[in-house]
Amino acid sequence: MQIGEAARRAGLTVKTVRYYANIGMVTPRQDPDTGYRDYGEDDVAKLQFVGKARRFDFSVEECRELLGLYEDRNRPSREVKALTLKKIAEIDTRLEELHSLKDELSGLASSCDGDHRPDCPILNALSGGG
Amino acid sequence: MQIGEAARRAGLTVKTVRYYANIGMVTPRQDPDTGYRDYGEDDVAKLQFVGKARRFDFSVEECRELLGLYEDRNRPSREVKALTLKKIAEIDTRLEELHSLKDELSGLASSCDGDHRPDCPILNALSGGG
DNA sequence: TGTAAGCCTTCCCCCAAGGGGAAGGTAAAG
DNA sequence: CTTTACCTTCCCCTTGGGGGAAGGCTTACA
Repeated sequence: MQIGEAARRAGLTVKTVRYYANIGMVTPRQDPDTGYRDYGEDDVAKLQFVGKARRFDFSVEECRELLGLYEDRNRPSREVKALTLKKIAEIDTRLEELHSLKDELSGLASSCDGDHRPDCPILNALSGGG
Repeated sequence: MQIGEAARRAGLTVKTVRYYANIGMVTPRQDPDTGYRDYGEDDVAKLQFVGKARRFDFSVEECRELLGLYEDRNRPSREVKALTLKKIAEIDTRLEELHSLKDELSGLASSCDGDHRPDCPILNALSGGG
């Protein structure tokens, strides 16, 4: 099938699918006459796989790795689990950072009257040393 | 003072400070002889302000906005508070996304044995339709 | 027959927020 | 006189594509 239908079926944009072809992640056959990319069912499955992994916040490089494991019928599940745990740890780190940021900003916001007057504890905090 | 010292005192890299000058956010005087940027105390204060706002996850454009308010001695604190509340809302959204991602990934990871065998529920989930 | 629509291709620039490094000017110290 | 440590501009690199131009194709319609 052509790239448009493959993209629709994978829930991706044509640009994205073409990008994945360019970086060698999902490489369809090429029609020698028209030069059009020619996607098979297996390609669509890979695109769906990558799309879902991206939604799970795996980077494109991590998707490439997962895809390699996905295609290797003999891979140990250990490797996949390790990647997943690493991703969970990254998410945890980011969660902590964001929680702490939110706490600080919330503290500042609640200390600011937010009216027409110029006095603003938020700006004071941002400009103060520390 | 020269850019190196200004950067040190603001806790930023020289690259970053030069970048802020290029985009017109903190624009020091220029020594006509050497062409070197010449930072004053007020510039350093602005750099510190921006650096701190960046650490609070404000984008460069938002920093520019905050800096404008910071320099306007008559601005209503309402505007600063609004920006801060918007940023808090963004952080909340991202927190929810990450929480949900983590839950899903944790569920997958706990269902995977992670041993030498090829059977892997994580890959099955990524490849399944949905 | 023309032409318009709807596909597809490659190519290039754009985003955030700088990092890395080259090539070259300048100033102070040994 | 040379080394060292500054500084300058300039250009390419990152992530993950988006936007759009220029051009080629087949099909549908007047």
